[in-house]
Amino acid sequence: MRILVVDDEEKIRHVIREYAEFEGYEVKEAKDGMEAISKCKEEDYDIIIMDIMMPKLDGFSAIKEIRKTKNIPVLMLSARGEEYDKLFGFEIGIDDYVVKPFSPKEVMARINAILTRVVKKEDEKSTEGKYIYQGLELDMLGRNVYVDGKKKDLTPKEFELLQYLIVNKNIALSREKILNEVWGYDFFGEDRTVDTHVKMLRNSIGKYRDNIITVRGMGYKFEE
Amino acid sequence: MRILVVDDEEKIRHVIREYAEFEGYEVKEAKDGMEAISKCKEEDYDIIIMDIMMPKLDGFSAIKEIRKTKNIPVLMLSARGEEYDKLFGFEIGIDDYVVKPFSPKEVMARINAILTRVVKKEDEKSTEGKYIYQGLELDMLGRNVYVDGKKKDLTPKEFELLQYLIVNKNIALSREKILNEVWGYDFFGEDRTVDTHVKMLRNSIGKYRDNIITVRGMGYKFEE
DNA sequence: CATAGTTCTCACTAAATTATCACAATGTTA
DNA sequence: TAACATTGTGATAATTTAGTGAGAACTATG
Repeated sequence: MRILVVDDEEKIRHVIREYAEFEGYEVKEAKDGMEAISKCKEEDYDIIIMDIMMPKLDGFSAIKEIRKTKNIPVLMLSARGEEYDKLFGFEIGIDDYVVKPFSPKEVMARINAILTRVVKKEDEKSTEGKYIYQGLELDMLGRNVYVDGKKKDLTPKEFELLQYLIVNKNIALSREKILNEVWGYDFFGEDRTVDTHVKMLRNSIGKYRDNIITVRGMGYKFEE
Repeated sequence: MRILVVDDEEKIRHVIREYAEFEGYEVKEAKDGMEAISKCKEEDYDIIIMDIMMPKLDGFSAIKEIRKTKNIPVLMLSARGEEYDKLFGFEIGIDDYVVKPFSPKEVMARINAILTRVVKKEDEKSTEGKYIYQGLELDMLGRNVYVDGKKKDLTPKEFELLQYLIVNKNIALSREKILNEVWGYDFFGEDRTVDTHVKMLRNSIGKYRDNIITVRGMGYKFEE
């Protein structure tokens, strides 16, 4: 398990590193939001521990940016008395927060709690059933799609593509990644094949066509 | 959906409130067992989140009292180090518990899990070995199938296939899965064998043939 | 061991799906 | 604005898939 610790105070990064490494985690550090973003582009982490107040780029903005491409769990560190920050944190979906000064043991306990939950969730994913957004309903088990209560017959690829976009909603996905995940690693066709299927999928889901956003120079994403 | 949060720490009540309200729940608070009991007398809640250690009246005693008149699901909060063996031994039937310090997202995940479970339970009605859909009757014990009151002689495989499809109705089943479950894991024949049996089964069940839906690129499902 | 019933494979057909291409439309940059 | 790059889309050919009939292989039973 890999952890990214983001804080401008060297002392804090150090303390968390000590404890986390003791529990067998691999730890990397960043000292501000900008650095965190670039580290996340380089490699994947299982969880990010991030301070809010930092030079260059604050924690919230960094998370917002990172979440555009990756859905990594986040534990926020906030200074005492910053209640409004918490509120904002809920909206961008942080997983937990700890108020400074904290006990390292408590931080580790929370990290462990988050990671067990995430692991469990991924187990359940395969059997998980339904996604509903306004009048768009995706029944993964029954392989049905309803638009405003009306059943739509999607082709297999259309269904799988929609499912993949929705499972990774709000995340920009490159054509390459989509091909790998939906078509499989053994597909060696054109990138643009994705475009054609997006076109057909858009036609199939009526007014929700606009929720499939084109991310220029990259690929597509489903946006709630 | 209405939630009652019972804890003597204002901070904890507040955190849960923020997350729960963000997810659309209506939240009320109580700061000890006595207050919880009186709140429950006033109005109904869909779930109670309750700490164990509280002044005036502890969580267990409060639940015991509330359960005398109402059967509300309960999520318990317990501090680390408290003997939660007690929870298991306890006869009052707690639905879940979370150890402090917890991640708010974890608590929400558990709340959601409990509530969906409760909703599902209410939907379920035991079928007792018999499945009836309109004029289609499947008697699992007697291994008989009736179509509009008329007995149909299915071959063993036809019966087992129909039974499997019906037990998993509204779920799209791959040919592979069907083979594994109906034929057994030691069958190494063709995928398409399933097709042939579906063909025969369809012919055997008259007008209900259309309830066996072909899921293109995947397999089949029985749809009510 | 003969027979009827059942199960499985195969080959063929019809139909649906998919991938690619060419060109149009749109966005971006110098 | 012109030149360029990227995405949208219609048409179409190639591929894949499911339905089915015929018959071989298998099984149980007397």
